[in-house]
Amino acid sequence: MPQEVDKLGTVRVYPDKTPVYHQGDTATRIFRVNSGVVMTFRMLEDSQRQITGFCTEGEFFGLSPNGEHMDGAITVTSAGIQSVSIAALETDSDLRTRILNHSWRKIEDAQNLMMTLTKTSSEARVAAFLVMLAERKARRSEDDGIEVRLPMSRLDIADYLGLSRETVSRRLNDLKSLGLIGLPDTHTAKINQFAGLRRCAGLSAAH
Amino acid sequence: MPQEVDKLGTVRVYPDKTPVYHQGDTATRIFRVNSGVVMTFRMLEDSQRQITGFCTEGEFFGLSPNGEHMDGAITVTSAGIQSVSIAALETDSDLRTRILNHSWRKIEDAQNLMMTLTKTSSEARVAAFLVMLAERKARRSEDDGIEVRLPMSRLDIADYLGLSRETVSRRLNDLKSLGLIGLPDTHTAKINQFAGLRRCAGLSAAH
DNA sequence: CGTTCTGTTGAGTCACCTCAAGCAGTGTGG
DNA sequence: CCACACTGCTTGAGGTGACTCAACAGAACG
Repeated sequence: MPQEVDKLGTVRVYPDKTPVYHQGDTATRIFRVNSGVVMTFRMLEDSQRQITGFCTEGEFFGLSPNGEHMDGAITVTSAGIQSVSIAALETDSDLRTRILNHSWRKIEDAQNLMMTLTKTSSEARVAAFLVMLAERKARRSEDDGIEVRLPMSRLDIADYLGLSRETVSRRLNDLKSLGLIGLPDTHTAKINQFAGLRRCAGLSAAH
Repeated sequence: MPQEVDKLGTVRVYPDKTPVYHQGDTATRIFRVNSGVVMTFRMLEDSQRQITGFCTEGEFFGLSPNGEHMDGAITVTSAGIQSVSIAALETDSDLRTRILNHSWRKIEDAQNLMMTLTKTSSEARVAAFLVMLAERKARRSEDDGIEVRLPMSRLDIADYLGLSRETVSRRLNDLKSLGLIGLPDTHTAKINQFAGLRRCAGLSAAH
């Protein structure tokens, strides 16, 4: 897809933990992750944080209605990021259609997360998080035994799932005790029983 | 705005509590509220429900990425609704831009709701809900004493805010006891102290 | 004037949070 | 090479805010 690369501009590489833009910045460009992981988040006055998404390869972020970024974005790992000016959207009808479709997917993601945040136990949330990461990694996700990287901190996961850092830690170890996952090190999860994990997340068995 | 009406098709009137479309339906059209209130919601297997939004005049709903509705939509009050086929979007670049912008606003709304759902107490959530409705009604919203209609049931509010019906009822009465609001009847809230209500919702004083 | 549906109120429980201590991995300077 | 500090993760103990269950009140409806 070299054509797409052209449209979206050259890839710029960011080190890990590097801000891409800040909440409140004027929004002139929209971004796309080419490699690595980027997270978007919103802050409240009292330094409360909600992580609104972890973006991996192919995902757009920085979509803002008012010309002002409503969230901040920071790299979790080192990441390659492309961007295109919002002005360019005006002229490129094709790209605009693509962004529109992607925006709708983002609405769906946000609504999924809302369900997770309100309707499920802490265990189900953590399980759902792992399932999400696993399904991103592999379409053929029914395979047990695949390993998922967790490049973000426990606090990042907590702020995504609406839990405390301690609860995330506890539930991960619970899932390990149940035999559903393994934790070879703190930033890797091995999915032992994918179906069981999905069930635990409150999801139906099939993909 | 008669031109807009033309683009979006004629207004069709739905009685209250009438489904507009169901979760899982194939998505061929997108909708716009012309009058009244429509709510969108998602269901989980065990009849858990998350209301994803209350749409009032001017708002679009039914935006779906895959040609399948990821949420359901039902009128809360009697409502006038326009719609346009997704196919028509392909040809109408102008409308598409408008929808794109509206979609980004929806993402913002969803993220706002996520903050509310995870980071605030039940009291703050109910206060935030009332503030939201009040600000929709009146741009000049600093006026104390305005009355807000609550056409939806307590359970609807609960399923929007991620609370139980009982908690919504309790917190509304708490806000009444604090003198911030009045409840002349169950489906009307009178905002006595707008600034105080905003503070209670965890929002800064200014609009 | 029952019947039903929605909203309110009370009592008790529990899941998750908070606070606090301990631990492992990593880096730093003597 | 080894104390030392520092950061991120884990584990334990205790508190609490919202849920659940249950009874009641009031409105809507036939």
